[in-house]
Amino acid sequence: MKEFAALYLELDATTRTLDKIAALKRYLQKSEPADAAWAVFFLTGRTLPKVVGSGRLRQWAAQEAGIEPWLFQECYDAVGDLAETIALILPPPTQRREEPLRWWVETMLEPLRDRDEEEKCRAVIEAWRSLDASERFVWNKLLTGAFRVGVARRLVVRALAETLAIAPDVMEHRLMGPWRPEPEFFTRLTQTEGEEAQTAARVRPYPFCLAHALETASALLASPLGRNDPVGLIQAALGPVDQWVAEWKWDGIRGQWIKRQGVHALWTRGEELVTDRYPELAAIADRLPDGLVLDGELLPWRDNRPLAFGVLQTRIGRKHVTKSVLKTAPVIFLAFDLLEWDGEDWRERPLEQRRARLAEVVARVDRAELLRLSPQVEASSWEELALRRAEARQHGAEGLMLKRRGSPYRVGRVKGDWWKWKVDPLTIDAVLVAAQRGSGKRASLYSDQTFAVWDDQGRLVPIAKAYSGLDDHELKEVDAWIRAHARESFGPVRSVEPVLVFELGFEGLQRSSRHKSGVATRFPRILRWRRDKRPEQADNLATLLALLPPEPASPTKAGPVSQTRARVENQPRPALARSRSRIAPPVVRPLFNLDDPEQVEGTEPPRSS
DNA sequence: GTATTTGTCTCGC
DNA sequence: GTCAGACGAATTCGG
DNA sequence: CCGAATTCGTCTGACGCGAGACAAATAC
Repeated sequence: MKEFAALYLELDATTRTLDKIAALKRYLQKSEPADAAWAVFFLTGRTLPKVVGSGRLRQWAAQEAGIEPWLFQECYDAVGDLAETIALILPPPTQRREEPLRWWVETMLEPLRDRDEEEKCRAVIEAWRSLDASERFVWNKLLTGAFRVGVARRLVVRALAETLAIAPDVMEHRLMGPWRPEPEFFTRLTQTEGEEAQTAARVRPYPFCLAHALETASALLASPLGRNDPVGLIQAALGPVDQWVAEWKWDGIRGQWIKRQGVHALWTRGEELVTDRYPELAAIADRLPDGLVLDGELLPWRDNRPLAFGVLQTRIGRKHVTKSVLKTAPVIFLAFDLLEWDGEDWRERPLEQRRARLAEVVARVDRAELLRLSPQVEASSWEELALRRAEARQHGAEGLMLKRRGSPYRVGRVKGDWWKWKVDPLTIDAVLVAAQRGSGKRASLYSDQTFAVWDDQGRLVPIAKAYSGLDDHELKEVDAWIRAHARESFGPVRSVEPVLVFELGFEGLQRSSRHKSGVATRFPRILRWRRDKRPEQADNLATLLALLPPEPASPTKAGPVSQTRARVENQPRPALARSRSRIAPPVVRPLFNLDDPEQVEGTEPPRSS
């Protein structure tokens, strides 16, 4: 435990990736295999079932430290991380105990799951009294079940790969799927032969190939050439269009469907085995040939087209799949790649070869109600493809995927062969009305901001929260402004004078009770600070409501995504949207009367009907 | 003592 | 999913 | 030609939305 805690401190102390890898390698080499295996388990993002809720932990920690709950809460707010707060606040250890990581996990932590509350409390406090501050932090992280700190999976994989002299991509593959940290773990990673290894490999998925965004929007802003000729920009970046295969970018769940040794398995991108969550697919599993791995998208589907993502969401975390859910949210597997055929790894083969074989497989299975081939989007020029992209929402898609002809199926998010070319986001101008402090490195900043638009009563109604999109400098500026113009406090939330205007971008809109406006945005973010606009010039709720997807027969779930843009912009955007120096600071005006509709009439009339 | 609401967590995008 | 920032490696620039 | 400056790719951490599961708190 001491060594593992020291490793954590080392990882936390630097942002340099090479230093992190060096520290990881040192740890892996000097530790007992059983401890190192657990370290890999946690550092690659795996978790044990949670044994104690954070509420209980807070309570026990405050008790043990001898402080009032409110004071503990204050400390927590300041620190921003529960495990760290507890580690810092407790008195020094009284019964120091040095045991390896494996002992703490296997002897102290895992057995707790079946114990009652009182015993858990005793064990947790005993551990706290036995560990020093940094060890406690690790222990707390293990308790809360989330050790996503300091290093991401990829660096651990690199360190492990270098330690065992295995290619990182191969290592990535071997770490996929189910495994338990045991002393033999490392020998199993190096030796793929043997019955045990074969069993483990039976349902093991391949690492997913992920795409990068084709950043047309920012490229347009950055390049004067691009603003006049976006298609030319793409041509310059990607070359001739005939070297690319285009498909729709579907709005479902990425999945890998495996059939090996008579058994089928469905994995999500988050490495969740979800075979039982989608039992309808089992109906055609026996029609799949053995030694097959498909990559594709799990989609809610009816009448020859996808349903909204919200429909699928009702099935994501669901444990009991009822008949009625199968009816309201029927899914299909839309396949777009073939990773394994006849037990052979096909990832190195060119895309077209994989696709051709995939098409044959899908045709032979011949159950279009459950398995389909994701169609190619044909175009003979980038101009034509750009037009097809604009139709994406009509097809229930988010845009296009571009894949280089002849490319292999790669590991992870590698630039060059796969691009996602999403449709442009919807935009709206909204007023900052409230803010809250962030957490972690943003714990001291009012970085968590709520934005509102005008309703027909002339009131500002919240529509979204967003933080991302401002750079550090702007964030600091806004933070200072918020502190100077705060009004009331509602717990940690402070309302502010409605003065600052920001342009928000988002992917879609749906009815929701989350915000007072009755709508919520998907993937909201700040596009730019509209220092040139006064709050009265922000958009109206009516403008926004006009974007809601047409109400389906039952008003429960979201329909297809809207096809309109939030606002028609007659003029090109300022090229220097993010420049701070050229635009005059906003004129601070006296507060206007929120109840007077005259004063809140926007300069841009709502476009609704 | 049971029913309902509220909060927290974990998935997915 | 979104985004900005930090870092390291690769590439270009300038003397 | 070599060191400095710049660009590019990757990695990290801080966050949005909804739904369901589960536990805790509250209402009846």
